[in-house]
Amino acid sequence: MDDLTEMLKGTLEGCVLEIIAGEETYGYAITRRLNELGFTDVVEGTVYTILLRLERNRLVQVTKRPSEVGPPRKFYALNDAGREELARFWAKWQYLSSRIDKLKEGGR
Amino acid sequence: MDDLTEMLKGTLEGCVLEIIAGEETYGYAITRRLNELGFTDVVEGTVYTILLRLERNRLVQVTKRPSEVGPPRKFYALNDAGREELARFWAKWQYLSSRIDKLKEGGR
DNA sequence: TCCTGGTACCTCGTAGTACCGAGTACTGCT
DNA sequence: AGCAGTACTCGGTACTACGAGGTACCAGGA
Repeated sequence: MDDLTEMLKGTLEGCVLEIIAGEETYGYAITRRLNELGFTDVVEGTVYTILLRLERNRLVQVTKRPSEVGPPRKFYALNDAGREELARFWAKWQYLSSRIDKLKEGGR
Repeated sequence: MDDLTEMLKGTLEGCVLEIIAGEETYGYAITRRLNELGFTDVVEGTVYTILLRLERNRLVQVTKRPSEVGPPRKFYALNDAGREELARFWAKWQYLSSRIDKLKEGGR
């Protein structure tokens, strides 16, 4: 697939929120999950900047835990504000995608 | 609706291309059309920057025509490169929206 | 005549986001 | 000891949408 980077702006953060909502997890694993889901070109650096932003905006709760296969992991879980933000994200996504699909259909 | 600006990045240009593909039209009218279609907060300045970019990237053919109700209008029409770019846009949109919808459904 | 409002275009600066590259550090295996 | 895989951080860059302001053309009313 062509370069999606511009189109990902504004949606990638929501995707990360959704992944965290599904289970408490950490940056490296989130990157892998995104790649699995078809966001093949998303790299670690990008995910970490999003995670730091989520933390700064107090949408997640962070827990550091040791790992048996490498350095300690920072596990992320949504808090109430994070769940609200996720709901807002899906509302926006639904709104946008419905408008775009309408435009595609000939938009009358 | 909440602020969509970040989510619009990468998609707005495609929307403008689609509108131009539908009929030869000009900036001011395109802005109105977008507003009608639900992109209520898109302002003229944004559309003009997109149109200048399309022109710079040689995706459109531009024709200036006088108007009876104001200053002359710059009409935009897609050329072959523009139609190709539009097709690429829809392919990317389809790809992205299918991945996101999959993620929303629980993403297995 | 002047002024307002609608039409139509352009430009500059700003903020936000994804990405790249490089660096640090821990573990287990050879 | 060296290496590969895991895991996080940071600084800089490119691109995009937007806000604010400006220019200009036309019609109608005070």
